[in-house]
Amino acid sequence: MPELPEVENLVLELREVLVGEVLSGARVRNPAILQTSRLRFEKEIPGKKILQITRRGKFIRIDLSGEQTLWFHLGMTGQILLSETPDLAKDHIHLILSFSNFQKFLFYRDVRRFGKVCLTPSGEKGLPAGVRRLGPEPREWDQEDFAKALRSRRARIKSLLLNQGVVAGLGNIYADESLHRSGIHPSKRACRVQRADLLRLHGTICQVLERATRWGGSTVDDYVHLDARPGQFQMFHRVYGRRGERCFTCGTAIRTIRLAGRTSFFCPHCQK
DNA sequence: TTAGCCCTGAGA
DNA sequence: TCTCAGGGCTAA
Repeated sequence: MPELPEVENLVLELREVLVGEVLSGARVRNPAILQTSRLRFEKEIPGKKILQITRRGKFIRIDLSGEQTLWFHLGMTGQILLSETPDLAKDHIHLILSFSNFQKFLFYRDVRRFGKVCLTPSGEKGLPAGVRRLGPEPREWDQEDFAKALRSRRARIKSLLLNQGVVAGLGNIYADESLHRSGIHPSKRACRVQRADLLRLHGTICQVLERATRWGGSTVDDYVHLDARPGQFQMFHRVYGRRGERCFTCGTAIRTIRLAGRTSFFCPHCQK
């Protein structure tokens, strides 16, 4: 499931090849993934130049000429792929973009269809609701402010980390990995976590996201790079997906609990 | 604050 | 055939 590091990798790769290219067409195969009318989408896209490609939280933002912005949110199983052939045989392809001079097609593929694509006017006013609600990125949070904000909340720490309105970009994998590396139990209420631990947690989150980004993200299920290569950071997971296996730090079996509708992996000995 | 919904494929 | 995986949203 793409979180900040996976989305960041895609953005860097897309930016390298697509900035400056002109879109020639959009073919919507499944309008359900669009938050914009299909008619408007297919009419507006052709002729637009790609000016910049960035990221906000887990949203991919593609600024186009004509004051339009194209947004992708990959949900759980969304993939953006570039290929030279209009590979329509592949399942679950919902959108295909073509370019005037660039010889490849951009495919949006999404097995479970939790992802969304929309076209909005550029600028503050056009921001999709999901983007407007986002809290700061982990690196944008001042460490002290982060600790202070979390300590004022009664909710369980893991739920807060998953809440995009509090911190943007974390999902289940990196929330669990960060909590384990900080020695904090996922179901602990944020207001009960020591200030020093929250300060450390902030540093750990930044470090985990940075390392995961450098290793090309985590491929657990569906995430792949633009050219379909998998990420590598799953090799460094200490808890996520390791139920019943030994904690690398203390040897205790990794356990799971369910929080905020998500499975949380943790070490009952290292995380208090 | 939590349960349920959307959705499909893998595995029991 | 049933259960589980989960990001983001809504309703209770």
